[in-house]
Amino acid sequence: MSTKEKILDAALTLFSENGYDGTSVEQIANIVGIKAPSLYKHYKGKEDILNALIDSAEERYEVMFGSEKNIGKVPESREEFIKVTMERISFTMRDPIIRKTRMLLVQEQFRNERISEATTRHQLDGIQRMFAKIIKGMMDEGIVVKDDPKLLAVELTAPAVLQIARSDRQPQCEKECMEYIEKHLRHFCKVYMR
Amino acid sequence: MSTKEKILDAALTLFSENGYDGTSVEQIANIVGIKAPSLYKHYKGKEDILNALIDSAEERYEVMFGSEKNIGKVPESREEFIKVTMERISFTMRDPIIRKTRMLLVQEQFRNERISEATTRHQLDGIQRMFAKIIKGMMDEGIVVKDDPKLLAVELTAPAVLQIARSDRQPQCEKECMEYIEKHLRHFCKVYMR
DNA sequence: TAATAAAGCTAATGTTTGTTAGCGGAATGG
DNA sequence: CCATTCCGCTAACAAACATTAGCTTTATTA
Repeated sequence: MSTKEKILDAALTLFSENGYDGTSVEQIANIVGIKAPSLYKHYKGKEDILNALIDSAEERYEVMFGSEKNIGKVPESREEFIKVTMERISFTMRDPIIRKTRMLLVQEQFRNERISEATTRHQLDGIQRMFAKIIKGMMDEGIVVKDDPKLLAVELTAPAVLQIARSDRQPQCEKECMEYIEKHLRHFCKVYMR
Repeated sequence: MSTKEKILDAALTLFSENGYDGTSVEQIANIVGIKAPSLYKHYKGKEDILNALIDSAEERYEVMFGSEKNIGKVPESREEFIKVTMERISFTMRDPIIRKTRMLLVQEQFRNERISEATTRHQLDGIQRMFAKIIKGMMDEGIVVKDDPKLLAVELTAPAVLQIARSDRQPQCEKECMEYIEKHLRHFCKVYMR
């Protein structure tokens, strides 16, 4: 990993834990293993690092939700849908980079318009668009009741998003959050699946 | 309004806009109309102000959700339920103090355990407990399908909570958010109400 | 191998920040 | 009416901060 990447990595960790204003350039440099002024050989300044982090988050977002590829095949049964959805959620919840990015965005969402928009994209649009497609697929197969897929996607994802946010701030409740999500998911299936 | 209250008021505004670390004691004092050191006649320090803000948020929370009073009478028709719920959500969304408190909590939720817990209480438990009671009331009246009221409360509130958060960070989308919430609410009624 | 660019370092700077010390006036209460 | 408490002020401080300047070493490349 290049120094430039190491800086981003360290900054993401620190920003997600202590916020942008709560993190000093020196702290970042410490983790990377260089002195603070050396950091300016790689980035113009602290804000530049934050921008680079948002850039990379947006890029990752594009890879994950931009193409149709990551939907996978349409689940054929209720249990399969539950299993595959729980895995997806569990991954989103636990993957360190996704988690840190989420925590960064949520804390800095009021800093500027770019971050506001990115936060909405990441927290709402992405997941909902993704599940809208999955649900649409299942509607076409006749295993989900006919309705507006986008609307059902909201019903499906909103409670999960809130529980993920909760487990971000209270990691000791992670298990509880997952159980909650599964309970809700089973309810969703009961209501909307044949 | 006493100086002590003015300080809390100014701090809430600034913290909610720029975050705790992004706000200086001097900025707070400026709004109040005193010099920064005078502030220490009222509070031990900056952190003390934050704690007082959380105290007052918790107190307000207790008043709003602690007693059974604020539920009002059980709505008798679908349209009445929609109307009264939209009013409640619209109030929560727009009331300046509630809004600023929400923005403060969301930004500082990782600062310490107390704020983490308060955030969960305010963002999840409170609204859900409240609507669980309303829904329970409507179940008893037979106008809502029999099910776990807490679970239905989550289905009802989660999408609204996310849209409220969105309109906090993108106020220009407020109208869109409200429409979204109403759409979701009507869907909820269609699915669960007779 | 010589020249150049990249990337580290130390030292330093100017600003901002939270906070304390101490002074003076105004309000309060016995 | 005097003593005390409250609450404002100025001055000052020490620490933390982001950033720059300039030197040295390492890596690249011609």
